[in-house]
Amino acid sequence: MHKSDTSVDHLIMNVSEEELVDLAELFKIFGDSTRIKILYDLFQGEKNVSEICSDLEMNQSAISHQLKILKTSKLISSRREGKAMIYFLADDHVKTIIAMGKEHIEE
Amino acid sequence: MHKSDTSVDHLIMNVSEEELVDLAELFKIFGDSTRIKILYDLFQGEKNVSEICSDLEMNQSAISHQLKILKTSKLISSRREGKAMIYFLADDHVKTIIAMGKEHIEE
DNA sequence: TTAATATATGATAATATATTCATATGAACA
DNA sequence: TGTTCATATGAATATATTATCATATATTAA
Repeated sequence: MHKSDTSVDHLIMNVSEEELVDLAELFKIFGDSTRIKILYDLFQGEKNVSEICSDLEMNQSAISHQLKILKTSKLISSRREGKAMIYFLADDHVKTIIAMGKEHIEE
Repeated sequence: MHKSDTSVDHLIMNVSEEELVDLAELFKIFGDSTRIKILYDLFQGEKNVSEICSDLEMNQSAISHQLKILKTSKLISSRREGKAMIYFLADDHVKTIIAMGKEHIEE
């Protein structure tokens, strides 16, 4: 069960070279297993840095560096709560994009 | 006009760590502007290597190296036609994935 | 204000990646 | 068979990226 080709075709028309470069930059963010694990971790709900570290079993600095990249790319947002920083997905496109990728892989 | 959240949520449940690594690998392929330009070029229809080179204004070796990566990732296929190799998109997921990315960027 | 906790950041080192150059392979044709 | 055209490939270089280590910043509480 897929979308028909024609339903996506109009979305793909007239993509400028600049847009293609932006697209590559977006996908590059998803193209790292640490970052995609963080995103997936945040699917379960907002979390602070320590929680993400223990979920992924990775050291805090590595996680913070990747969180910064994700935040700069506007895929996640954060707020402070006392000493902790809470991170959460910025919007639902992240889910959709990953779901599409998953669908592709499963064939 | 978007899919509702709940319509994607079920797709995202229970993704194993291994699947996340595979997903990152898939997105990494899209995360390079040369490769995404090649893919977009092939949206217009199948093309041989020389055509892709002149469309992207890039040298033949660079293109061939990237074509190989795209082919190994099963995003494109090829057939020989005389001296030329014709490349084409392997399936329509590529379009869908790029369309999703484009939708994200446009906000 | 000092100590403790949570997170961020800069520098470095290790690794991965893309492009270029030179050359190899393969097909067509004289 | 030898030459030309199209593409592929290996090696080298340049660049980018990631994780780690050390340290800085920010918040809270003693």
